[in-house]
Amino acid sequence: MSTSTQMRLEPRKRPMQRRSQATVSAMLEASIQVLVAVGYHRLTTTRVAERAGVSVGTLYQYFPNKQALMVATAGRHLDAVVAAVAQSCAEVKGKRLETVVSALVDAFVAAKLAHVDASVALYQASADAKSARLVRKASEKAIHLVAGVLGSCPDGPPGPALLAATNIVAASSAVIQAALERDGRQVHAEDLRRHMKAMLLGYLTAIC
Amino acid sequence: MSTSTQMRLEPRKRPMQRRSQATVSAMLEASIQVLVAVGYHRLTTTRVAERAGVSVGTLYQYFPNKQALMVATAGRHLDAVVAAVAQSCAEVKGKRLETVVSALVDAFVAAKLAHVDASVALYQASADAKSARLVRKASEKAIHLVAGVLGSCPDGPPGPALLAATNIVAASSAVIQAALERDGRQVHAEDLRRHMKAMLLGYLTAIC
Amino acid sequence: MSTSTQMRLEPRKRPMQRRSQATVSAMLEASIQVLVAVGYHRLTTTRVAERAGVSVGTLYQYFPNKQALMVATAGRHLDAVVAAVAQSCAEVKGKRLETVVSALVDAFVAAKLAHVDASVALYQASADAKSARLVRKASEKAIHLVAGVLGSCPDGPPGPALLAATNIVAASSAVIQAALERDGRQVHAEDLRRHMKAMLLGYLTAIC
Amino acid sequence: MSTSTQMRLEPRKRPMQRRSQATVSAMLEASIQVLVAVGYHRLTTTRVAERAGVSVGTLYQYFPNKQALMVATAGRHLDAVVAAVAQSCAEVKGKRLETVVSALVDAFVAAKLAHVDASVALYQASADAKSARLVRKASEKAIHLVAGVLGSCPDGPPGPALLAATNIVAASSAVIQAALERDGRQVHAEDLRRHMKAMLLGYLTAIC
DNA sequence: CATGAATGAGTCTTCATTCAT
DNA sequence: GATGAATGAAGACTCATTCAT
Repeated sequence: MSTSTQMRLEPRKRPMQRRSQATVSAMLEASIQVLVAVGYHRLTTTRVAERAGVSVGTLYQYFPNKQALMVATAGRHLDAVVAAVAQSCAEVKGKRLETVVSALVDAFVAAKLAHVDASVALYQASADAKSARLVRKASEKAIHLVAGVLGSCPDGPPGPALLAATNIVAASSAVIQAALERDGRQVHAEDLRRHMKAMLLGYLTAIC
Repeated sequence: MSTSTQMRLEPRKRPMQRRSQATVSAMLEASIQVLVAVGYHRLTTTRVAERAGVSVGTLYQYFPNKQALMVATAGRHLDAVVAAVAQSCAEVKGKRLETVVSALVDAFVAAKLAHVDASVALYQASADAKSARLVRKASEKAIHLVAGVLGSCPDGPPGPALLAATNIVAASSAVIQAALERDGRQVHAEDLRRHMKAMLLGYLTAIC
Repeated sequence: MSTSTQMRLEPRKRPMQRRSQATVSAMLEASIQVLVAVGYHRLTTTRVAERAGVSVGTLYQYFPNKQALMVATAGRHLDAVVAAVAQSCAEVKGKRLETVVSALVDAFVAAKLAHVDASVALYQASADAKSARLVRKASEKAIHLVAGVLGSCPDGPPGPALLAATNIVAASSAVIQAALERDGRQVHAEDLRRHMKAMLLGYLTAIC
Repeated sequence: MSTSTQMRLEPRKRPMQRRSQATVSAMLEASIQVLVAVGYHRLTTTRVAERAGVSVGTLYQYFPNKQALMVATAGRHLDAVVAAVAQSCAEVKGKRLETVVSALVDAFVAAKLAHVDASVALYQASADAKSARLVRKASEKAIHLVAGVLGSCPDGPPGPALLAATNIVAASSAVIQAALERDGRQVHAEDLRRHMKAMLLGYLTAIC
């Protein structure tokens, strides 16, 4: 599943050998760095290539155009987050609400903090139409996963939990993003998790 | 307060005359429309001028550059939102948590839904660095206002409520945004408000 | 009719005023000059703009892209040639073969020699797909005109004269082009016309 | 004679070995195919190499640059055509005009129709400056050959027949080309030859 | 010798901004 | 003040050519 949103990168020919994989990785990493450094609307393909230590030509050997690069950049991170949520959901399926919320928050925070740069960059990259769609798709996937576990909770909400799941995912993302934007890498993860758990558990308790 | 985030536009001679006011207004409105229609990265000053029924030259008579136009466009809506929040906060200062939360949610939802286009435009405009900073400033202002009322609540959280306020603002925005993205203009505002109140009240109750 | 194959140039906005017409003309003229000077595959939009004494931006204000410029350049000359042929055909309709051939050759040669540069350039410009189609269209138009007069000749060929007309147009063009390529502006037009008339009259006489 | 217009290709070590011959041939054939398929301005050395089943590197082992490839591609076909014309001329030297014209037309038509693709390719390849010169050279060679036979005709034109020969070659090429463009591979060769003979014989008769 | 990934100069095209009318 | 044609720097993308493996 971790490859589901990944770009089907079909390089012009097929420079997909030992070296290549590393090169692609370097370019995606460079994308994020440039995104963080100068922002989406000042990201140029040349700049990314430079940062990756290759020439523009090389970049275009692996990505048909700028958009594909952005999509791949976004996809890489989204896959990781969705996978983390999925695993977390699987582990706590059928348990009590408190357990579920705790696990979800932990997974969410961990995933985002694991790649702080990517998180911030992702937000910018979604200025691109296709990337935005990717983000939405990933979001929907996460929402359905969350709705699934909520439905399996003995003390979970009655009826379809889709609205609740939507709100939970949206609120969680936003709260982490806000923390990230304010404190950068110095986020006090402990406090963050505690507050998020309070918010989500409070929410779910109220509507059950 | 309504001028706090407003552009310090300095037209060559006398700033704000009858005609001028209308012209500026038209251009800001045009900005929003173009932003909504084609997104930030396809917004051109010429297009905005056209939409506003004036020439590019005229646009540049009122805005020194594109960024200033974006900032002014963003600022206009932000002012309204912050003002709404401020008024709401003033009205419920010192009241109980439930009342405060209810008022805040109502104000927030009303402000966003009243100008859906402006909301979308704002999101797009924040691709611009300065506009983004403006958004953050407005956000902080709202956060402080919220922290203020929370602190004034007899049953509010002990100690500085800044983190809570941050989370509340972030979560609220995100939840509304998600609803907007899912249902467009047909958002079921009643459900939305109910869920938001449940979430925020649950949250605050839990941490108090 | 002289506008039939002319580009429907729809400049970005509509810079079609007094000055503009002259500018467009200058750019088309520059196109031909560059075509002659460096050949089609080394013609760059920047070079054309430079030669025309304007900036690239200006060029793109009048032509949506390079292809449109090429097509307009080709179209301009083709129109003139087709118009000349048409007029010539109208003047000799119903006359004897000898008169018709003489008039056609005179018209053809005059049209081509009037704009030697354009003639040579046109050949190069037709490397562009759309220009090539334009050339073919103009060619067909000329062929039908010629077929028309031939059919009206008392001593003309029996039955549809389309094949003959096609061959006449093709042969005439080629012979003039060959003379042009060999002698440039120093073409001995007198000899050229005499030989062409001999060829076409001999041909038509043989198949009648 | 068949090597007269051929590239002086100098592979690093020993030029023309078993394998090499085949490889070069494959690349020239590939050139023609690509030229026909996508035209000169979209022909890339990589594409040609691919089509030939080798790598770009290999292509560059046999041709110093793209131009050399084009020249060789053009040269190959031109050699064949010139050779055909030469043989035809040799066979009818000293015979009567009618015989000469008939033989020339047959040879010309046969040469073009035998390799329609090559003909089209040739036209495209002449976008390259050197190839164009090659075409002109071949043309001149053919013209001189034709002028030679014409001079040897008992009923041929008096004085130097260079102009006549030029016109004959030009007109013949153009008429065949026109037929090809109109009917594709379904050219009715019989009609074509008849008309060409009528045209050329009529022409020569008239000027003798 | 063959390979094909890497290179980067060179093209087309866009758009913020200016300024003569 | 308004206009909109002109400007040209900047960015996306291509492709002939090289060279390490």
